[in-house]
Amino acid sequence: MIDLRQLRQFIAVAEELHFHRAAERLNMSQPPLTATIRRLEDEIGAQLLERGNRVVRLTPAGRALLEHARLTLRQADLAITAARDAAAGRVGTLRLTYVGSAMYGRLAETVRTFRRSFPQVQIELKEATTADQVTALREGTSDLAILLPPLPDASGLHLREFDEDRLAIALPAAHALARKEGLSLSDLADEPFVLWPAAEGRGFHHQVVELCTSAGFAPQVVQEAHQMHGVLALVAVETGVAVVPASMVGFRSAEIVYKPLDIPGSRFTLCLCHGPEQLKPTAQNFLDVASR
Amino acid sequence: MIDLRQLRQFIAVAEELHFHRAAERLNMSQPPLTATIRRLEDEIGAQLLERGNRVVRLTPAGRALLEHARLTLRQADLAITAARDAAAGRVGTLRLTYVGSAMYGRLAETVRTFRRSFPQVQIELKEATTADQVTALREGTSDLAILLPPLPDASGLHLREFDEDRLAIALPAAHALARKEGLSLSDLADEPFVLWPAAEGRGFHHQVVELCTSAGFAPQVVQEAHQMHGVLALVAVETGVAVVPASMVGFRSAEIVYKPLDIPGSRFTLCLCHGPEQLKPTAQNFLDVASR
DNA sequence: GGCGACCATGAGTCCATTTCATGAACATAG
DNA sequence: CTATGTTCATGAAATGGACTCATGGTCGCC
Repeated sequence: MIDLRQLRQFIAVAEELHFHRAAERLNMSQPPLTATIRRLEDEIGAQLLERGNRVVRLTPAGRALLEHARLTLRQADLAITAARDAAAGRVGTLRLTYVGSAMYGRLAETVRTFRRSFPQVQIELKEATTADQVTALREGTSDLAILLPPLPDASGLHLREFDEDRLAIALPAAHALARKEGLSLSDLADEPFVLWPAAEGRGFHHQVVELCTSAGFAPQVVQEAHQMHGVLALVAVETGVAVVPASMVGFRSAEIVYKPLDIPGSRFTLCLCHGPEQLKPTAQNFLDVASR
Repeated sequence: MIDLRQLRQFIAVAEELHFHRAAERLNMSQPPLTATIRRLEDEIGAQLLERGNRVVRLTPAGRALLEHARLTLRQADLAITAARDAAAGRVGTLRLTYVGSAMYGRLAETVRTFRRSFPQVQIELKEATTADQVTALREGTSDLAILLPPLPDASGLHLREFDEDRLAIALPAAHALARKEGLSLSDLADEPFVLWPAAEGRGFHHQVVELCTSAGFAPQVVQEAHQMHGVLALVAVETGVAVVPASMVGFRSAEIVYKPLDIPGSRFTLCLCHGPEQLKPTAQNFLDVASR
């Protein structure tokens, strides 16, 4: 069966057209070269070189083989390079999910840096709730997640802090309270609230409800929406007020006014999370970038 | 250094994801497979397979290598196929030159048959004089020639008969003699002749002049032209008469009338000729086709 | 005709690969 | 919780291919 060593040796002879020089180039002696070429010719079933007494010339078959042998060696080189690149996480894919507000915080810059450092890695970004992200990690359909603890069941998952944020009140720009200084949560006692469904975004939901309770009222939820942008879209059209991550400040700023909540319990931490499997190299590189 | 055997074995393991089955498929036992993969991993410097106790899985590096390893093997197969095809003359080039009239005789059908039998061979056809063809054969810029003996110096060249032809008189259609039955060469004693230069087309030139001499006159050459089509173009525009190969009958038949010369010495033989070198496979195939 | 330049050949050594036998780890079943 | 079976890893010995060294054979060239 044919073999790269044979091809390498043949290429040397075909390029030098001289067995001895070819052998020198290959750091070997001439006799085995003769043998290799002979066996190669036997395997192919055709003469590759015409050995005149003083000249060696390529036959048409030899010329054809030379061309394709070079391609084969290059392909083999590509193969090991590809494997090394994949192992080092320089090429490949990275599936990253995140809660809606994350991309307005540190994540944006992290992704940008990662892309610059690893331009050949295909990043698949997907916004998802914390619960869905955990499922995806467990099913292996996602590599990394930016989510909001607490998790219903963190067994087997690896968590590390990634970003800090706090809550803020989001009001329609036309709202009477939008101009008020020193707005506090209790001012919203009688306001219609837009909120995530309790099933989704458990972290946010609980945190908001708890803060309201501490402020002495239960929020009147008039509408639920399914993602960060959905909630804020409803605020923008004056369906009600909402409590959202402060990093959203600036989003739809013509229609929405944000009031940071500087009270205990308004802070929260976003975590970078990955599943029980061995991290794939691209994901490991993302972690490294995120650690800087 | 990397090697196709390693790649073949890796592919088997990567496809079966099972060392023992892969070994069976390769007609070998399992231990050396383990060793090969380990050495491959060492050479690449990365893990290719995750060996769980009961499952073997590909790492990203393994997946990348698998893909490229398949391409490499395919490329190697292509290489030996290409060499075999070239050796058998199924692919390659064939440079064939011929005297102007040849393509109106047996050569046309021979080329057609050859093309059907060897569609992947690139044929370079070129009309040339016998003298130029001999030069081209000697310089190695042509593989085969269809020419008209005698050759000035045939040493080292191989000749074989290829086609028979005879001479014919070519007259402008409007010429007075064009309608005459039983036209003989001596009727042209006073006609202006179009002829090849003596240096070119030596065979034709000599043969024509000799026939005229036998018929008792020396042709009045009013114009010389450099190729078969040039001579006949001059006849067509009534510059004079010419003696040309009978196979040209039908060429510009609206303007030219042909009268076959059924006299001794009007016959001649076209030969297939090749140089002193070993015939390239494509040329050998052409010879075979021509021998049928 | 001798010389020199090459490729081909042959004997012996060395190293890689293979087979065979066995070990070790882990999952599953009873 | 132990017994068993499956699967990959390891080790020793045999096999075979590739290499080195030395030499032969052929042809052009001085």
